[in-house]
Amino acid sequence: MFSKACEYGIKAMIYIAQAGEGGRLVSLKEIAAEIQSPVAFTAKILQLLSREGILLSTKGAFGGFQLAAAADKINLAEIVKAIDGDRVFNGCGLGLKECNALKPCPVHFKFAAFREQLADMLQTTNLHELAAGLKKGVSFLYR
Amino acid sequence: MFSKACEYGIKAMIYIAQAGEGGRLVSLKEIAAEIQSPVAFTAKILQLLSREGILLSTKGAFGGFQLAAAADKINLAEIVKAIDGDRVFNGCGLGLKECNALKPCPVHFKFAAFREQLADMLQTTNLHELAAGLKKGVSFLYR
DNA sequence: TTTATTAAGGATAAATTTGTCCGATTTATC
DNA sequence: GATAAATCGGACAAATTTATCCTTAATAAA
Ligand code: FES
Ligand code: FES
Repeated sequence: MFSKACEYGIKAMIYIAQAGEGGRLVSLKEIAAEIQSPVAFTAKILQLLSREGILLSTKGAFGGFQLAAAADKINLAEIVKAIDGDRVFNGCGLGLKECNALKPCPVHFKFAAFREQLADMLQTTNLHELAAGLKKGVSFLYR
Repeated sequence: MFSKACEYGIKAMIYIAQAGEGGRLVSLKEIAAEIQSPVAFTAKILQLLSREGILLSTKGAFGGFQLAAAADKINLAEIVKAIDGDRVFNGCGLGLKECNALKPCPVHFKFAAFREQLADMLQTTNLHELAAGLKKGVSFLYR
């Protein structure tokens, strides 16, 4: 579904939303430990999210990462798009170069409906609600 | 979403359903040409589908492949499961080792609903209806 | 029996994704 | 200014997926 990089990216963003409340900077080391991801690989992903402008980084001692906007203003679609591109949102289910309703693949109409629903879910799910579940202890970033 | 192998596998099965009506054997060469896939790689996938029992192969001159059951009795879920395994049907959206509603990841309840819909779509879509669209010329296997 | 055609399968190669290492840079504190 | 803590970024390595090559085996037709 999502690439490993994207999975890590989403988890990292959720964790930062939860741990970085009040503007506290969250370090790469802490993030990787909490989401159980390889440190250096996670660094690459956070760098990318910073370049994309949905994450802010601060170098130096006591530096770290913080969300570039309020947690309830950042949705999953932004993160997925930044890391995996938009194939998730408009790619053909059978891998044709582009999805096109005028020359559709055999599964197009069944697939497009469902892809639409996924896009909708990603767009309407924000980091605030996801972080809330974490804080309440009803959801988890690893197991 | 699906692996390249799975995309080729689905397209191949749809093509065989359409071109193999009346029990005619369809050759690897023809299949690869019609779905525009690399011949040898496609061979591996068809071998796998044969081992899985949803495709029948016949060696020798005028040999080829045919569906192991009537086209309307083979659904997409079987093909996907044979090639990509069942992670599509029960894998965690954030890559946790297993999806578990008792210790869910933050996106579990949003994701599981949608995964359910995908599984449903795959289970209720059979090769007969997909091949019909092809034959009518309203859908295409490449572009 | 020979030949042509076709799938099976093992070995290998290329491409992509995932992951590691390390030096450079930035910043707070001593 | 020196030191320690932290991100940045380039090069590299490992793992996985995708793709190719080639030999063997099976089968039909000449
Ligand atoms: S053309 Fe394949 S999903 Fe639209
Ligand atoms: S635990 Fe992640 S989707 Fe169910």
